[in-house]
Amino acid sequence: MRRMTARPANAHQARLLKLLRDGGPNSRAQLGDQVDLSRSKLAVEVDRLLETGLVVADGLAASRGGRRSHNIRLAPGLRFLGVDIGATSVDVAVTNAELEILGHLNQPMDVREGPVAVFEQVLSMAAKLRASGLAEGFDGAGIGVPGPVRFPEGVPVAPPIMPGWDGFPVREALSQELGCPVMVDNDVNLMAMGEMHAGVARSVGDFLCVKIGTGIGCGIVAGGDVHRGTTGSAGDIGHIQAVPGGRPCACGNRGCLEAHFSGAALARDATEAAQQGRSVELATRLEANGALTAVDVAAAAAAGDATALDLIREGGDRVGQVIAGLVSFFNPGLVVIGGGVTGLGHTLLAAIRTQVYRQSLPLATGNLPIVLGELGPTAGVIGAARLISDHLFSPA
Amino acid sequence: MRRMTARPANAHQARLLKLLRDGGPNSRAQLGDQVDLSRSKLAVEVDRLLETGLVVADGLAASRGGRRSHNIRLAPGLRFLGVDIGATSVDVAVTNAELEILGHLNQPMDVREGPVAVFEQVLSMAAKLRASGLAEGFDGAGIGVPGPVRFPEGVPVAPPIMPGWDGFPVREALSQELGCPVMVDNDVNLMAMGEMHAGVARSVGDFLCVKIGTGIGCGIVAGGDVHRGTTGSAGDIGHIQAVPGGRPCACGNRGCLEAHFSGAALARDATEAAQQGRSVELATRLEANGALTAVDVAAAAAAGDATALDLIREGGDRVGQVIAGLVSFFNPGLVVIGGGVTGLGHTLLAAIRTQVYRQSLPLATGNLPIVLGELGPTAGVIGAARLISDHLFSPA
DNA sequence: CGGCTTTGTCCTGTGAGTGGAGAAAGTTGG
DNA sequence: CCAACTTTCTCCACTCACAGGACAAAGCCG
Repeated sequence: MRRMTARPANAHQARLLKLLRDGGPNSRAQLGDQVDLSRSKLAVEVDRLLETGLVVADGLAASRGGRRSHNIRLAPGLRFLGVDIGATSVDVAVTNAELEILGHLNQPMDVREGPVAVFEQVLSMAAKLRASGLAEGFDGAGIGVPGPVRFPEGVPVAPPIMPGWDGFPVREALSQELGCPVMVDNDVNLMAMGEMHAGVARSVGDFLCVKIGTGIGCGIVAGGDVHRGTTGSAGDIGHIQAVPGGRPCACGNRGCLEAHFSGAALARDATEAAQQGRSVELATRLEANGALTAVDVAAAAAAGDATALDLIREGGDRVGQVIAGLVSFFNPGLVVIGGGVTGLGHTLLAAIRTQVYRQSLPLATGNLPIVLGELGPTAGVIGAARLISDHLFSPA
Repeated sequence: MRRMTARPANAHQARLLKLLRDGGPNSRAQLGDQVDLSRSKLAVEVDRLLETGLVVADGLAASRGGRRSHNIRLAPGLRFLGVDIGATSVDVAVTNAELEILGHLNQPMDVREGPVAVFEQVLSMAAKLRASGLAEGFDGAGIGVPGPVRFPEGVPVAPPIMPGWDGFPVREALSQELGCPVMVDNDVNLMAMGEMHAGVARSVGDFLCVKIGTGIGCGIVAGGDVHRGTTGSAGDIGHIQAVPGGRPCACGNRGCLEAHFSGAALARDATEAAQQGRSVELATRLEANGALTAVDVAAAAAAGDATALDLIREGGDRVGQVIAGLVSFFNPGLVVIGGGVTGLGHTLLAAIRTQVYRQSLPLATGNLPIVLGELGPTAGVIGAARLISDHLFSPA
């Protein structure tokens, strides 16, 4: 099957496509209310979009007291692939043009196995989704990787936790394999885009999205756009000094945030606590599973284990301290906490809030919500789909 | 005399005005090379601008092998007023439309005397500049204040060091007094705009501009635009925690950057060192002047005084540590250091650089210049002039 | 003085966009 | 069942933005 070949011919068409993506099916009249174009001009552009096949008119809406309107919607056959490569697992999802998830697969996998192995995995997951009848092919794909990316080229640069990926032409390679356009970004940025599209950050222009998983990163959205920085490493807050003279970090410094709190650090601390007999709850789990993860700590905390709660609180204090600084600096309108540790829930959130509200200036925190992400593990893949749709729904 | 009444009628005209402002006089042909318009369309827009009087054609340029071109330039009579209100002094300058400083006055003054007293001072300085024949009137004024500003309204909000200004309608009041349009911003943002216009940050899209004076602030430029944050307090880094459990700060917390290093903190530390007999150089100056300022410390350091050098180095370490975090977070392409302490020069800069290059990730610092501002005390007033010219050179 | 170059103007054709008239397709009330 | 009113959508004529080529003006050089 031939996939989406057309692109919007001008800014008006691009605008209309994005309205239909974000707002769902609309009548011509409703679209007209949103785009500040005359009805005639609007009709012309809609007709052209219909000709290209990017949008279709299917059926009539219920009357609102007059002539019934035609439903204009994005072509129902459009399919985007969203890929979120984490440090320890891969998420792949298919969405329609409205970025609704039609199918979602998750697979544990170590990113350090390198691009070739991971690609094989991703492609087989994509094939499985296609085979299940959700898509006959993909019109575009977005992919997030856990490290800095030279965005225009779609190439990871100097990624600390995935050294084998340095300079690997992710965009080009995946585009070749899938036969469709591909865009690549940092996984944290995609999480931010996901929450902006369909999560807690809808209609917030400036916000921070802190992702705490194996490592720690921060998506920065300024004026509705993702800020990627000069070399694509913006948001890399894992190595900000949180504890002067603190623990040694893999990066060579001491006291980095990531060394004191992250999924990996938490697992290590919990294991240590279990081995030292400071927590029966954790020790039991360690014996049962052979190793501890953030999930175990969350479960122990939920069961009321004091040591687990302390670990979470202490970690939250560290992250909160760093976030407090970022809030003073950036003055966001919202802070979203997400990533693997979301399961730590309110204990973590409370610690972070305490630090931020105490340390940042009242003017910056006065009306600042600090909340958990709404989309969980789907934020990344939705953000990935949004990334490629933003690209395809822009004039060529 | 009637001042500038016209505004550009469309985006093309706005573009042309800004080209003429930033690039000086140009021929129609040269303009055509920069704007991607047909020569005919360009001629039409230039003619319309000539009609409005915003630009004039004066004289012919030298031939470059063919017909000589007309010089198109911004109206030579246009005058902007740039005002930079610091914590302890006021700068007022007149510029032409190209933002070149024609006259500049500086006056010590305590901002805490309140808006009425400061306004009186500013107006009298403006009158003096006008009386000296540099301007018959002002076509617009930009003004910077040392605190957060609700930008669209031009009103300071909850400014810590100038409590009497909270909610004072600076924009409206000054506009009334001067009889011209006025824009208000944070002084640090204006310094950043100044360095972007005519200083070290020309043609850098993402950079940070750290101003160390009585307090500490940071101008944030992302994608060529100043980031002001949700409540206008972005860049307020003075109260980021630099030393856990450190000195008490006026804000109620401990260890704030500003408490450990700023013009005020440095003066206090130097006085203490002098009184404790740790530095002959500083003690001599204290006796001579009755009080010490950053300038004294700079002079002592220049004379080789070890205590003064230590103070500067220690302060630079603190600031450098905070900046290192911001660099990791924001990934700028340039860091500019400015403000009153610029006199501390290379000792300070070296300390900052050491910290940043050591603590931030190589990818973010690999090609990151950290330099002193180029414009010194004129950065603020040039930025102020640029602010209002950006406003006036945009379609109404 | 005649070719060549550069700058600036004029003119015409094309296409984008507006706004009004009115057709199409409903609902509601008598 | 029909008239009056609403909402949606289409058609058409007119205006204006803009490009691109032809051409005039004004300089250079040999």
